[in-house]
Amino acid sequence: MGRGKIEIQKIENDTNRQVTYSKRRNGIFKKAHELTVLCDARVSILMLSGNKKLHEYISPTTTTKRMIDDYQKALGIDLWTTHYDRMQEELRKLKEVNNNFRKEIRQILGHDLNELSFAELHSLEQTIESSVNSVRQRKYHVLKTQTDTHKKKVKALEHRYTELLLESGATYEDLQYGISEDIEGDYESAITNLSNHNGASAMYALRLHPSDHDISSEGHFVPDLSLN
Amino acid sequence: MGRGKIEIQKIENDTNRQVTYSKRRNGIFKKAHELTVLCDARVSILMLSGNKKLHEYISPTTTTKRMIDDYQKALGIDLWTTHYDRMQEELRKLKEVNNNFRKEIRQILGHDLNELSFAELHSLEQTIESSVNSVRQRKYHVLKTQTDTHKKKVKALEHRYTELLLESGATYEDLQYGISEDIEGDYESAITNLSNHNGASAMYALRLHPSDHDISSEGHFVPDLSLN
DNA sequence: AACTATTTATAAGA
DNA sequence: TTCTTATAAATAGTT
Repeated sequence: MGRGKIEIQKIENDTNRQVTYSKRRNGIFKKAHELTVLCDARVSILMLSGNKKLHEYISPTTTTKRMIDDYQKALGIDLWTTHYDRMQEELRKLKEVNNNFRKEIRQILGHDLNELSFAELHSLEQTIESSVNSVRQRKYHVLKTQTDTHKKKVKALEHRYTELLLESGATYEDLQYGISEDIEGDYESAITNLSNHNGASAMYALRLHPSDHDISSEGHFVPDLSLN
Repeated sequence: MGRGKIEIQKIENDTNRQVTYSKRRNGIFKKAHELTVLCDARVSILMLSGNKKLHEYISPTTTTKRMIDDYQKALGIDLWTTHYDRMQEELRKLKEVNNNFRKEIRQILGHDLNELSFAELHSLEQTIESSVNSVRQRKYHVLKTQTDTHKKKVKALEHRYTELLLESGATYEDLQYGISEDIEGDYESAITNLSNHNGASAMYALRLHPSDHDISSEGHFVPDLSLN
């Protein structure tokens, strides 16, 4: 019904589609209104254009809310309730997943082991040993990086200090005194300081093969495992 | 658009009104569908005839519920949902907690350590060392229990066997032969068999202070940590 | 439920 | 956007 016939398929030209949407929307609304008057009917139309603009027609003899209520009554189902039930189920599942995670963490941390078999315990032990190695390696890497940075800073400061002394008239012989040369000592002292945080033995805490006794379980990584 | 023009006012003839309602209703639904396809729009139409019969058109690309939700969102009103938003928020939080658990497990298992400081790494290391001790202790306990049970069963069997032999006329001297007395050997062989599951060194796997090298990270307790 | 004369909607162009 | 107009589509009245 126009200058030419068109196929009922998406109009690709944006402008054209927009114009057609506007024209036909008005046509439908007009016909909806005619139906309302001619046949004493109630009509509710909601339209969302491609660019998310909403348009509405509602028969003057009713309201959108009443139409929606009638719709739900006619179908005998409460739309919101079914949605509610679905969300309730999703909540239940998520809580279950979370509790499984909690249990898993507790077992990885060495709690609640009673229901595990010997083979499972053995496997778990190896998993944890592997992970403590990863952490240890990373720790050494961080420490090494920090120490190197520190060394560089100290050397730079010494260099600057020497320059200043020379500038102010001191001789090289004067410089043989008063400059610490035990830079390597930084590494040991850093280890001692950092590993002594929680009162564990500073002497053994960072050995490559630490002893297994007397290790505190306190730390930032013990999660809250209480159930709710 | 018919044999004659009609005024847009209520059709008084019941049959006629009914027929016109039916024809025009189909016309509107057809045009609504054409609009859906042509313009990539979403349309929801609810109709209530004079005699309270409900008819509906909904674009295949959406649902009536979604259209109603969109309608409410567009108008900035909330017809009947207060729980909805609260549940949505609860879902969001649970998902967040869930992902935090995943991350925590990954770190406990020695992955994704880059963002941790030295002190955090040290604390984590001690936590994990503590847990590996718990697992190891439990493992020994299980093994010991199994072995004791086994011993008791063997001894009971021997006792019953001896009784049978004596009942059948054998002397005590006859019994000095043919009964294994190396029950203690069970313990060692059990250790060797059980700890050899995944190809790790059977000689070192169960020492009280195992070496830190060459430990497989495979096992039943590596969780699925993919995000979804 | 068909048919069809006529009205109405609208595609394309301005 | 809005108007114009040739043409397609819808439909009122009839069978």
